[in-house]
Amino acid sequence: MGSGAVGHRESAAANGAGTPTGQPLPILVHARDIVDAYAACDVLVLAGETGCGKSTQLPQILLDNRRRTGVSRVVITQPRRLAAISVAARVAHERECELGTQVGYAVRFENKSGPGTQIRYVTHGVLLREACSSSTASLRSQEHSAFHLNYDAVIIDEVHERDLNTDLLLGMAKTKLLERKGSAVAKSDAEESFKLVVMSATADIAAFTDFFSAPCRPLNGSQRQVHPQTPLVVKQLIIPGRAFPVERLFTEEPVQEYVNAAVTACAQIHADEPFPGDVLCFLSGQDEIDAACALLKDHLERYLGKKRTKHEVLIMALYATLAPEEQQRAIEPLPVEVRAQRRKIIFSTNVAETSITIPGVRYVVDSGMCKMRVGTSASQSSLQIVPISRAQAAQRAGRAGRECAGKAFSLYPERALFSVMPEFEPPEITRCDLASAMLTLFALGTDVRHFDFMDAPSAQGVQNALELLVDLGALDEHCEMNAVGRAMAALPVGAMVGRAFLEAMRAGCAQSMAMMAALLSVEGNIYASVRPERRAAADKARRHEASALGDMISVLNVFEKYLSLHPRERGAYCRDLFISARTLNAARAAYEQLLKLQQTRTVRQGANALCRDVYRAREPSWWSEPAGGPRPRMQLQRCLVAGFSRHAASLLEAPPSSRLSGSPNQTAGEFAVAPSSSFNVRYKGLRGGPELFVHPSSVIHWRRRPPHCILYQEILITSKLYVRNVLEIDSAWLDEATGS
DNA sequence: TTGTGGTGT
Repeated sequence: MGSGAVGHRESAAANGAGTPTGQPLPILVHARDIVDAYAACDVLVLAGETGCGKSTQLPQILLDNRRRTGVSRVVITQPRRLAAISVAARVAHERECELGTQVGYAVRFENKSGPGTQIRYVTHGVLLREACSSSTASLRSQEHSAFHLNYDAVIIDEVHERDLNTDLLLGMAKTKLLERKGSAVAKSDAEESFKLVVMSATADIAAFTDFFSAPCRPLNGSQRQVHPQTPLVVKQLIIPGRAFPVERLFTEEPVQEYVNAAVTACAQIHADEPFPGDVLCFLSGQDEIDAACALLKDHLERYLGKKRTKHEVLIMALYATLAPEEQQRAIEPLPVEVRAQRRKIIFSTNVAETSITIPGVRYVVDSGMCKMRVGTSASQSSLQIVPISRAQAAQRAGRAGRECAGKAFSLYPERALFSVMPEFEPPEITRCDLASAMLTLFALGTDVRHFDFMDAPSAQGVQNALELLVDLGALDEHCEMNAVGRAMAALPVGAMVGRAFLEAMRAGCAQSMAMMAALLSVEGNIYASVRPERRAAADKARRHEASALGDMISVLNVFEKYLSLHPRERGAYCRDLFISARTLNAARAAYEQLLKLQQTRTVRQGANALCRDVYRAREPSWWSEPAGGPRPRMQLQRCLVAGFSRHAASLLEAPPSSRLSGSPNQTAGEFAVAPSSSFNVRYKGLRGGPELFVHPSSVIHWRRRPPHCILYQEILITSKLYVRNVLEIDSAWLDEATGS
């Protein structure tokens, strides 16, 4: 293996690094080209469709030819945890080593790698975090960016997905490579040297090649001198995939009712197309999928009726919030003996576009639509149904050709590919809240205004995020990061939640706030996915743990109870309250992580700095409990105010007089018997803006009197502007928090 | 009076 010969290990073939038919993976045929290109460049742009073997083989090729590549330690990033783990397991098997030794992985909450790990699979986020934490020491130097990684080769996989972390990695890596190239000391500093490989779908490699070939182009044409710019040497290689041909069919005209059309298409495929061959139908969301399942069942019963004795249909739904067992049921192939008679028809969201592969699929039906989160601030967002991109359309169609030739039926005319669809989805960085991304960049020693983005975020978005970070005390008035900001950047939560957490450390309620922060950060609602017919029962059950202080405290009550239970009892508790055990378990992991981070120097320093810088002038009574006994939630509320003061709103209008029967000094626990239909209170954001309505799912609606002043986690735009996850606060705390 | 496309530290 140390011979330097270009070729592949015997063990790879022995352990199946080839196709089911015994042919080698396409990428292995090109190993020599890859090694040649890698040796001669700074950045290698490698294009290859799914199935060419690039994720498993490229790191091995670089490592096994180390005499020419110089690679003895390689990191490879994946967009999803599951991908990082399963690819690492595959490669460990091929190399006949135990996972976590020579081949390992690291995702959030789980690290299976060690000092001897030569091939390390990580998520994009882990690598970014690694670059941050190892960079603290180098922050002294203003000459160089602090992006520092201890690898010979850094491979960013699935780079075409363009999630936020990918874009940050691309910019940081490019800047670092250019700096090193322009720096005379670079050659002696072996620790700092690495080469970059970005791997992508074939469609868009030109954009990546252009980006890395061009000199640094800071966001707003700043005057910053970025070192003598010797351009990077960028090589480009295309590896053919091994997918089977897919015949793509389109409608003549645009389809109005695409859910109906999808159901009809599925029924028709079932009637006309040969067996075996399952159908995968892409719709935008859970509602549509549930409707389509019911419609198809109805349709098949009515039209196929008695004729259907031989060829049965299994209708499946697939979306990410579905319980893992149900997902598994949709993915599992039919037993071989019934595949000639039965057909599976799966209605899915775009979870089946990239994250989940379903064996047995030969026919794809594509509605051409998906849901996308719209809005560039943390406070305001809505999910809208929008047309997919051409790249997504190709990806969806490709799902029909994984095992044999297939057919893709598009529910839109071919011309819509160009008249309606964008070429690619807009990169996440152009449409998401930037506060956390900017914290990361600042922590890496980079001012966001000088960052070389492949696609720049909007100037307004940058401005909003900067203002927020200054308000939160993470940046000073000159936009320099301070200890508070460094601590916030080290916390795996959003900027506002992070600030509240530091506040709580100072106030002595960090443990409760760690729970709260975990709950505010987990994806999805803990009250997820209850079918309409069970919603009344769910609402009733959930009210047992509810607090009149609002949803944030109610959910915290649930979480505290959950954590206090023996792990064996937790499942039943979740079922009784119609709560997602998966979400609470994720919150538990995040909670434990926060408790650990609380001990670290960076975070402790941040909390201490908060005390010195922000609270110097504050009266000592601020933190003391009010007279009349302890009210343990009050400190927590006050700390939340410090993070979420931008999300404060005050009551605009008194409720109808019939609602005023409650005690004027109402405290937690006092609910009305039932919510009133006339309970239509409106709030106004303290910084102005449109009228806000409390989301009907809020426990606030069960109160006799609405609170005068509230905080909310987010605004949801549907039929109205609804605030979700609401907490009652005292307006006096706002003055404390904002220092006015 | 109502709603959860998909990722990630």
